[in-house]
Amino acid sequence: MSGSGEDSGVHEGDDLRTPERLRTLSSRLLSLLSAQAERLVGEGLAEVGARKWHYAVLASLQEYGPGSQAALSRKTGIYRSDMVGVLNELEGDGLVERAPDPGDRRRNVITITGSGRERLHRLDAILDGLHEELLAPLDQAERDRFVGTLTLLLDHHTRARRAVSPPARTP
Amino acid sequence: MSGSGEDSGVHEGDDLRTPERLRTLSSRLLSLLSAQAERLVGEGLAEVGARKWHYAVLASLQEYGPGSQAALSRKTGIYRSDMVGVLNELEGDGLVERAPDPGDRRRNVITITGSGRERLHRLDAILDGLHEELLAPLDQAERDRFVGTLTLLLDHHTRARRAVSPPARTP
DNA sequence: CGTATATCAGTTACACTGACATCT
DNA sequence: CAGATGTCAGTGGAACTGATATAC
Repeated sequence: MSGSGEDSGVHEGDDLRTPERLRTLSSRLLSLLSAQAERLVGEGLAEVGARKWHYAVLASLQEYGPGSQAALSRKTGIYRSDMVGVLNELEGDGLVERAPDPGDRRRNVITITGSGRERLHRLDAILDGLHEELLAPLDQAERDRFVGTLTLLLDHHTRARRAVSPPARTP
Repeated sequence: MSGSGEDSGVHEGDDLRTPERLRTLSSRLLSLLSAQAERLVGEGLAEVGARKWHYAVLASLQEYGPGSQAALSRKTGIYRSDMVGVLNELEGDGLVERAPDPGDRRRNVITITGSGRERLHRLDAILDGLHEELLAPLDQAERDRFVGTLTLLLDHHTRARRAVSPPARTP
């Protein structure tokens, strides 16, 4: 590293608030770190021919049980329009089953299969390793705090979003 | 809706490690929060016709002074190939100047202009507001810690990346 | 009727790769 | 020569926006 010889280009009258704004911009840090994490996870999952959405769908099915595509979409954050393609792939690999809902003929009921569960366990193991790598510099307490903060912020903003999109119902 | 009948779908022999793995997967949380942040920042900047790369370039020029496109590329994280287009836009709006480097005829020297600085201040103010919104649920200590953790992880992984691509320099 | 669901056809911004001519 | 630089032409996955047919 050593000093990249730059004579602090600060002119008076510029009222800088921070000399390091770029390096402390949380949205930027978030974006850059997220890109690194996605590359790490993406490469790891690609080695077994999977992508993160595959895992999200399988995990969601395992945790919450079978459900419609729209329900899955809400739980995973995948758009309904994109869910179609993801499920096509998973169904093609025999990892989930797609059957019409007898009680509501608009819906398909998606169910995880036996090999879907195997696949999920495999992906779980891979993700464990990748997250060990991702969070390597943090001890357990820091990891917990980090996850807690992320969750807190995420909840705050998903709530804020939901309060805007619907057409302001007055019940 | 009534109870979507779930008899705790846990079969013995499934060895779940966490009942909430989807909701505590840090790479996923990171990705989702980053998406929210990018939307927030993207919309905010779009209101004045800017994008985040515009800010990154202007801020980098202001903080580190004029430089070549390749140098800018390294400081901002934008690929050299994409930097061209970003600078075309900034130059078209008169926010930066692009002049051939007399000392090295491969290079262009990029300099921020007066209106570039005005623009930067405007964007700074906007970003201040947006980050207040982004980090609203956190107090100052938590924000500092959050930024610190993000920086730590980011450094760790950018170092790890650098150790792979270049041909292992031994200084 | 309005709403939800599944699907299909798009667009956009972005990360990233590769190639090329020019220059050091 | 190797290597850096600016530029152009792409790719690929992901996020997002309709529109449509069908069922509730």
